[in-house]
Amino acid sequence: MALINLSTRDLEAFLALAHAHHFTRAAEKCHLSQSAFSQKIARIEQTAGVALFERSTRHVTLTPEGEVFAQEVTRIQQDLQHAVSHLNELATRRIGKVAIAALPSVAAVWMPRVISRYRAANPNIRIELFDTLAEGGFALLREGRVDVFIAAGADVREFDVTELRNEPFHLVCRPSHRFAGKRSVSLAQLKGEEVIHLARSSSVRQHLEAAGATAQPNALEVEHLATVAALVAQGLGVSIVPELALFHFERAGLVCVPVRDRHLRRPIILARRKGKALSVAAKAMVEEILSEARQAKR
Amino acid sequence: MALINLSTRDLEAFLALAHAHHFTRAAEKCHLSQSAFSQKIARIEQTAGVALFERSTRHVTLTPEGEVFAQEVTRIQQDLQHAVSHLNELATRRIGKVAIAALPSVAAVWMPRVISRYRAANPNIRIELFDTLAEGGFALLREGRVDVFIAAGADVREFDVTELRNEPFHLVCRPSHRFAGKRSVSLAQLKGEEVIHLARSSSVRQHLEAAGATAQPNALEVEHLATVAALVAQGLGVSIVPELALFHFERAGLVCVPVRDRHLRRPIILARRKGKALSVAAKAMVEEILSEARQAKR
DNA sequence: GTCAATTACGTTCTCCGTAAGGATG
DNA sequence: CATCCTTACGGAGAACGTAATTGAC
Repeated sequence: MALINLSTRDLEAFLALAHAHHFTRAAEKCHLSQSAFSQKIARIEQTAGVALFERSTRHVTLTPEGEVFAQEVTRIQQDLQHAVSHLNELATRRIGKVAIAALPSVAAVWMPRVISRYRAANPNIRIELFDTLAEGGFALLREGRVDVFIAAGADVREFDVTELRNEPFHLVCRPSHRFAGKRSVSLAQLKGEEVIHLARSSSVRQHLEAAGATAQPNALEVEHLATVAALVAQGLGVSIVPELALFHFERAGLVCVPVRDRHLRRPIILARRKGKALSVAAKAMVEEILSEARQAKR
Repeated sequence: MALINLSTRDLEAFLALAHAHHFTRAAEKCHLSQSAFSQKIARIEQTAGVALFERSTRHVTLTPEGEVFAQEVTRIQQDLQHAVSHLNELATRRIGKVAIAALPSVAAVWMPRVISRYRAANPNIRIELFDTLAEGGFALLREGRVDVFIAAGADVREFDVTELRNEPFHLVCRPSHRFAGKRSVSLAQLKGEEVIHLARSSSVRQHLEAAGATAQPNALEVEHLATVAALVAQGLGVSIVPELALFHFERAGLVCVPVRDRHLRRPIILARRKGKALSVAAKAMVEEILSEARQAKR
């Protein structure tokens, strides 16, 4: 059996003739000269191995084999049309889906504006946002359930990583606190202060310890930043939190003072699966995230 | 949206690469140089309007859009493959169907051998044989339920007609009848004989009347030739029947004597629908029928 | 005689292969 | 530095258009 090599144009030509029963009119519909069209049909029949049309100069009709083929080709043609237009819709972001995981602070501070802009530009793309801690976010990314994960820390070899920001930490305290008026503080100055900490599993705590700010034995430890803010507001101590977490404390009427320490910085990274391309929809989302991160740096 | 022009080769190339994750190996599978293959993929992506593969010189993977497309293309490819091979099977008569209508005498005399030969050559073609009178056969043909009808008479303008044979008539009588020894008889010699007739609706009777052999007022009229044969065998008269009907009488031990009369002939025709092509399977059947008719003429 | 499909032929353009270029691990 | 994809370029063949030919009504 001969090698088949039919193009979409061939299928169109075949169906056009099957429908028009007339070479000249079908040729026009295909934007071809009538002669070229005739040759094309002849070639198609040759690869088919059987006459598909019965021609007398007056009438053109499908042979029984042609009718069978026409039915099958009609379906195939539609499927292909559909596949290509589907692709096109994905390419132009008229349909699609993007899933992002982000640390809670990022999800709360950056993502609302990011998603707002993205949605305005791509109203029909479905967006999934997971606000998770480090562990859960990397798991989602590993399983392919999210396109990207906005995390903290840079020692991730499993994924492709882009640094979005390297944020400083702030001391947070009540307005009446002795640090409240300072332009900045150093870790050394905190000696003897009651410091309220997040749980050991949090990225914030891990960065603090890496910078040498170990917790006192009897220090308070809680899970959520909102709780930290409430405890600080109550005067039970101060805390040290990264910039992206400050909104919790500003809301509570507390004061933030930058901590000056070269080592106490938290890199915010955008992690992607290695060797796995982003969808068009996800690429556009990453663009928005990068744009937001650039703005935040200023 | 750009004009799409994908060929089956393109689809094969795309799927080969999607599967192999490797340009060079996929190119080999498609019997193409690696360079040509690369260009082909580039063209496909251009018509797709979106990158389908993520290439780093080391790894080739599908983009999310490419994965979607691959799934759809896989199905389309299979459908097309199937459609073409289906066509091929029809063309080579490995599958198919042919339906024939034939007058009872033709069905009984010619068709057994015709069908036997056809079936030997085309064991997988389904054959339908309708043994019908003229009216029913033409109706089946008109409705497209049979490919051809082997009928009698030539005044059919509705269909395309080929004459297969122009058969003479024979007088049939008992061996003891005075005509039994003759080489031939004329219609004139039958004056005064008891002639047993078929019903007026039969083609045999119509031909007889057209040739001037009108029935006597009190002549016996029956529906079936087998009955005529039985009546003749009983000595109730003679009959005049076309050659293809003789088997009924020979079986009954009766004698056949040719009738010499220029006008008393029955043309056997092969009728087809006008402007409607025969299937490959039907064409082969017509060939067998023509062959049988040629043999019968000798 | 007219309309319509096929055939003939010259042109254009697509597609392929060889070979050079460039990127990645 | 070896592998492998891409780009450059030239040639072969396919596809197309114009025009002549054939065939049917």
